[in-house]
Amino acid sequence: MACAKSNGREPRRGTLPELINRLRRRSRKATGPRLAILCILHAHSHPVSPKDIFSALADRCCDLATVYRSLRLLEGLGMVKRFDFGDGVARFELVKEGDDGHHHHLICTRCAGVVEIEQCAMRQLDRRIGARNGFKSVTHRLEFFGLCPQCQ
Amino acid sequence: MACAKSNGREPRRGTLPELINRLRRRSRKATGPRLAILCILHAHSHPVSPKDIFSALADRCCDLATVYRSLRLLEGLGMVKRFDFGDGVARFELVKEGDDGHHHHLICTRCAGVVEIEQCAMRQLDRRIGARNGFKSVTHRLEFFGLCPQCQ
DNA sequence: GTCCCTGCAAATGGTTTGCAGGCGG
DNA sequence: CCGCCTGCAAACCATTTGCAGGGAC
Repeated sequence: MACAKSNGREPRRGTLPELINRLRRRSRKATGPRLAILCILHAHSHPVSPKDIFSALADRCCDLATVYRSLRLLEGLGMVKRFDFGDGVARFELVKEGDDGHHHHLICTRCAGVVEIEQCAMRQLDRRIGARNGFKSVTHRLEFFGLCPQCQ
Repeated sequence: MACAKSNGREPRRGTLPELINRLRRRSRKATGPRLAILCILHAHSHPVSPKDIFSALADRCCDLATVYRSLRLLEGLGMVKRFDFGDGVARFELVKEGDDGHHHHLICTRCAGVVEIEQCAMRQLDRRIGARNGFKSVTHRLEFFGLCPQCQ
């Protein structure tokens, strides 16, 4: 399991020990499959699908069903965030502690390459749209699509 | 088939005859199932799922597979637009002729009620994000979620 | 030792497709 | 009449679930 390890006393954000802490704090077991999945998520900077994770798992370390179950658990704990690129496949990204993982992506419609889009000024739009329509707790789901430089 | 009918000579936008024209112009057959589906779409102001359409069809007028096939065809012709609310079900809306159907929705996370959000200033954002990342033909997919007044 | 977690396999739900017959143009 | 469309049923694909055994704490 070639994953980031901290060698200091204070587990650093996103390191394996810190992630284990986050699990234990919520009294969830730090099992092999879960750690392996976290490692793989940690190694990818872009959203990854359950199947991607499954095939990246060393020596068929666990079942696909377990990948789904773990991702769901981690999502519930706020440790990973689910993204939907509209192709019928869920994708997940590790969420840094203290963050809420809110950001967007720019996806190439030809090669499926992904660019991360930094925070844009949409949160105030949530508020405005909520107020205008009488809705509360408004959030949004936003992704951009286009042709990347190589694919044009 | 209780659908909007035009009684003038010039088929009005969104009326059944006008829709038939749009089909014929592209040399597609104006069959019973297709017209029935268009009628149902015409009768709903919000995105409708294939299953919704199927159950709204009078006396099991056609097969579910045909609903899917027709929607796909209509989408290809730009006559309907597909929306994705992230719940694993596709939804479709009739597109007015000459329009591109681009708009967004505000969906209640409890009762799934839908409010249509008029054009917001996102198109210039497409351009800006495209330019900043070297992408061309940038579009976006955006939906808002929250608690509607009744569900709060 | 107790439960939570996992593997396995089967079920589920949305959507697509192969095929042969039928209807629109 | 020719070929596009349709019904039917089976296939597909992502995801979920029941169950019984096994491992983490």
